[in-house]
Amino acid sequence: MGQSAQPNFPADADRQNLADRLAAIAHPYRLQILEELGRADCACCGEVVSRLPIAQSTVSQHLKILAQAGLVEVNSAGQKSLYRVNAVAVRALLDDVAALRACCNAAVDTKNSKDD
Amino acid sequence: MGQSAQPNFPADADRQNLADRLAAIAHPYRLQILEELGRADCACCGEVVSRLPIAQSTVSQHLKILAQAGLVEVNSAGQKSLYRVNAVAVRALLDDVAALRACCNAAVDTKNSKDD
DNA sequence: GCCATTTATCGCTGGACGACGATAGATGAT
DNA sequence: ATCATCTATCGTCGTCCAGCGATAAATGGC
Repeated sequence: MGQSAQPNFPADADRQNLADRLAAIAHPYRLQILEELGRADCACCGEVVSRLPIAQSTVSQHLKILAQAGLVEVNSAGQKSLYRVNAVAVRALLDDVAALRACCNAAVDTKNSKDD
Repeated sequence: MGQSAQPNFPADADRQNLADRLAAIAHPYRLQILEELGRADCACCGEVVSRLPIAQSTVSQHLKILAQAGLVEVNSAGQKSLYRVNAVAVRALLDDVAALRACCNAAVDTKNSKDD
């Protein structure tokens, strides 16, 4: 699998991948769902529905989006589906997005050069 | 004025705000623009256009979106508009999104309870 | 004044998102 | 077997996004 041949960097698909995961959390209800799941360790769809002001079908879609991004995991338990935060994936996302700090380094700062 | 009265938290608008900023960077070209701006410290629209495979009007829109989110600053310099990364705002965003790490704490871990 | 250059904006199109209600499938309970 | 419950999916609707070309507005150069 020898990729990374023609474009600028081996970063073209990486940016798309990061953008996809960011889009998954770039929604207030999905952020709230992550919080609720983190708080409860594990919750079924109905529990999340009871905490959000939107319909069950909408919650199910948001959960699916988070799951497709790998940020939550699903386990079928009888009738219910148990969702929980995929801590590894969330941490990986936070690490990847933290790389944007590099964009601030070149720009000495906007106004606060720390070594004044 | 005593706000924070009826909903769950004083977090309802905060989540919307974070989601908006996340949406601003949840796009591969905008991520790339941030990288280029960080690399060059300061660049005009045309310079960014020369590095991306999309039309000038599209780049201008992306820059506007990043500016509206506060992540880049604009300075008019003659004909040109000089864009640069707003390091403070980017760091603030990274800090805010890093708070999602709390969602991983309750969930002991997905599989590696050994901690890191 | 006139032209070139740079950027922002307008109008348009195709496609995806976000919400909903309704409903089908699967599972547990009686 | 029947019924209730829980979840996922379907279809729909309105809105916004992402791209483009064309063009207007501002500025510099001659």
